[in-house]
Amino acid sequence: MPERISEAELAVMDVLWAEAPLSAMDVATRIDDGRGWSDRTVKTLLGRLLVKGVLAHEEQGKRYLYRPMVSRADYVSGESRRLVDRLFGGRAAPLVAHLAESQALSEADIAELEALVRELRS
Amino acid sequence: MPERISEAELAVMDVLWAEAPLSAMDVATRIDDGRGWSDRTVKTLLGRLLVKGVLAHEEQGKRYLYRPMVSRADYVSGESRRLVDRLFGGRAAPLVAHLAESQALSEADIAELEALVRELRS
DNA sequence: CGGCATTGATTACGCATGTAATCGGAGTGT
DNA sequence: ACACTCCGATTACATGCGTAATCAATGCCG
Repeated sequence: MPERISEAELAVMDVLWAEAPLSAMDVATRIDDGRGWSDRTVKTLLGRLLVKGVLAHEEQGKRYLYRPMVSRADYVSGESRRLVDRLFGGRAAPLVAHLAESQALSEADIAELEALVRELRS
Repeated sequence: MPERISEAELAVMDVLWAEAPLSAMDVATRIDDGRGWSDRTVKTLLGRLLVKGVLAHEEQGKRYLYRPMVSRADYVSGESRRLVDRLFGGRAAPLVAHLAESQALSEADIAELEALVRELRS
């Protein structure tokens, strides 16, 4: 079982996927202000992510620098698969069909999908 | 914020989306045996789903009969949107692109998508 | 009629999560 | 050298979830 990453932890991972390695404070300052988190909170999340093994830290002087141990692509794959398994019996096409039916796809999305399908076809 | 449905609760909802209304015991017997749940556990989950307002129950003699108050389609839409928002910046096409790149799409899926796109196009 | 069985309601309990505050040790300014 | 500060480590605490057990009311069996 791959270690799950919670919603709050994901915000931290997103920062480090965008730029790494970073110190704890650097991560905290890059977290979206809308979250309104204290830097203590960010530290706690970094600690939990270390324990889960999805982050590593290396000492740099007195600080630690954190970096992701799993790629964003791998994480995204896992979560996408989980959703498809839970809600669509493991089949991806119904997900797309559903998005289409529920008007979740814009004109631009559809055009993009068309190009994508053409590419997959070749 | 729509009430979230947890993983375990989803198993209960799936039973009731397939057939409703049902008594608590009927739900319990229909839950996949692989879960290994006692009927007490199912009862607890039914209770929590009632509190969340996603189930309703009507008295029938001494028992209650439970039925969903949200459609599976609505729930699935919400969860799909959450995933797309969290991981793909709200854009659906990148999700499909990702599924494609990570080999999560079979030949059949791609054919299905092609048909779907053609339909969306028309 | 009085205990047993059935079923909903209440309570339990450990782990995860969100959100911190406090403790303790290492450096820094004076 | 000492107080102050900066940072990681430890601890806190409320809520949600997974998984039940216990309590209470009610109907059934003998």
